[in-house]
Amino acid sequence: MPEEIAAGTLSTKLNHLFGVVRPADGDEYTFDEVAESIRTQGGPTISATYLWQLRKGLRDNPTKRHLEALAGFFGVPPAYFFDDAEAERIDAELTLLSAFRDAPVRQIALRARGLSAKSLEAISDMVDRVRELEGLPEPASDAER
Amino acid sequence: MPEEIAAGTLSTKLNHLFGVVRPADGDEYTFDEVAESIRTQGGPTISATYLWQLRKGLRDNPTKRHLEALAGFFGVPPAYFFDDAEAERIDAELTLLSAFRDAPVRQIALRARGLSAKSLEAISDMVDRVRELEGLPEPASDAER
DNA sequence: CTCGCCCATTCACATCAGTTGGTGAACTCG
DNA sequence: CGAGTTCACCAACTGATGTGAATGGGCGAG
Repeated sequence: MPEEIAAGTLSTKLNHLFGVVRPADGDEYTFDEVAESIRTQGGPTISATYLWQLRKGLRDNPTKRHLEALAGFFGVPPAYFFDDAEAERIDAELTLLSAFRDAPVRQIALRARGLSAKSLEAISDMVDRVRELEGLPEPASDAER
Repeated sequence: MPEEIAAGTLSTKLNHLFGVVRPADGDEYTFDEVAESIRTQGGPTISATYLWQLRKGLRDNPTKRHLEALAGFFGVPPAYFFDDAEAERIDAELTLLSAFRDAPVRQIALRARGLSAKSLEAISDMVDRVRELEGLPEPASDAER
């Protein structure tokens, strides 16, 4: 009866998605980028302004087609926006998933599976070293929340 | 075996639901009955006419709240109204990736994110080489489906 | 500092989701 | 037979959803 309000608003979920699934180079997607990407990938038109409104919570209640488009872009099933339990389950894996949105990164991960602990450690060190060389910041730890 | 029914359009799915979930005495629910029931159970207002339009396919693309209400009434998850194939594909991807959850592979993937294409390629090659050294088979390409 | 660019935010407006109010066909019960 | 109900169906309208065009702050380059 007393609806659990704070937990599962649409804007909260969208906000989380923006924070977690990012382009290959660090920063969050821009509203324009998302709108553009959805449009070019055969989705319906969606304006950057509207995305902003949804994220800010000024508008909830989008249509089926827009929900489909958003889910498609962020790589989550549409159920993510409805079912809180489902959303939580997916959230647990999202930080990992986001890394895999990048094709090259995904390939590395898939192929690293099954290697010995020692080899993995060596590779991990190498990645860190390269990261340092390229002047990248500390990666977003998955310990947010 | 998962029942293969009610694929495709929203109207098809709704139609199926009307046919399957019925009141105690045989006949299908009336549009008024459904509208009334949804309203009394705390749902949003929804007109009988609109239900008819949706079922007939004159209107697809309802809003989030109306989808929730319909799903609630017929006792199905809201995901029921969305495209099945796509949802299943994404779900499969998510569960596949969850296999990596506790592996050090995760750390590598997370930290490899954002590296230059050249560096990623170098790392990928290295992983392949190590893989070879440890006598592991070619991994399944992720380009299946 | 100033120009130019990118981006979030704002606001006035158009479009389409959803409603209100109606028509007639079919089906009772006097 | 009518008079009264109930239902699918239709059409004109209302307002929330969704858009486009301006505003203004931040930031790098010249």
